[in-house]
Amino acid sequence: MLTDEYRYKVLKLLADNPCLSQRELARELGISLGKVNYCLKALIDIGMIKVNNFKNSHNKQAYVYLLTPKGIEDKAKVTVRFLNRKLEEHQVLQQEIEALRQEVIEEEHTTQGEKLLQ
Amino acid sequence: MLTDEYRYKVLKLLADNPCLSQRELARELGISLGKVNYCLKALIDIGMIKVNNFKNSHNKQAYVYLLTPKGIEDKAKVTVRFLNRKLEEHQVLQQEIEALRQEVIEEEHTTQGEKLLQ
DNA sequence: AGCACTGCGTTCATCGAGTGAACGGATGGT
DNA sequence: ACCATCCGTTCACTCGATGAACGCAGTGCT
Repeated sequence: MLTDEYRYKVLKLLADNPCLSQRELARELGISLGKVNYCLKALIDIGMIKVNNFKNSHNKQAYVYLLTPKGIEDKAKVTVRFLNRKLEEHQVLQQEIEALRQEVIEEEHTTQGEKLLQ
Repeated sequence: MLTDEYRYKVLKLLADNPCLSQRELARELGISLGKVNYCLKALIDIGMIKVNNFKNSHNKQAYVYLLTPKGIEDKAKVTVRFLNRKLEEHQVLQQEIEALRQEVIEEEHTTQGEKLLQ
């Protein structure tokens, strides 16, 4: 399951640096190698990135994960989508925080009331 | 594993209404019955709540999950702890949002640049 | 009394996302 | 030739979460 979160994050990292290995991506993203491998395959399947496995100047094997034009386009879309989701989260979080603040205040009053009774 | 999140949420719900059944708690919390059962057991084990299984006025069985004094105290502490964690999350989220906004702007410029070249 | 039904807590087989050790292949160094 | 290293790939395993199924207790109807 390729979530918007990793769809966005992987595309961003690869847009900035297509030479990242799967292990580097995993470290960067804080997820396992297996999951990175899965996400990359998914992104390749839907045509967002293309793997160029060429030999570099020193005839050394080099994997490069390049964003396709579709991938570049999708990155922009998914970024906006991801931002919007974060904004929603933000709103929810603010409400939660407000409720928690209220509750802490109420608890303080309760405790004070109990202290007065003792 | 009893996380602070559910430690807080269950204590809050039960403080407000000790008569909630496990199924009602599950619905309220948006989690499964099994998980609620596990959380309650954990809270009972560490002495935060006590289950009163008495017969009510009509001799009908009734489960009541009451907060112990320790539970009331813990609820206050865990609420503050939970609030602090939410505040941290909030800060992280704001930074993420700012970064995403920046990125959307950059992408717009890039796209415009490409459009100009076409 | 008998029976069906409801609601309770409890259990546990099942699921699936996530993990990372292990593998084969390619390359570089000695 | 040999070993070390880094690559992507695989897959057995873990573990939190799930909810169907169970036994039990009380209710209501016949």
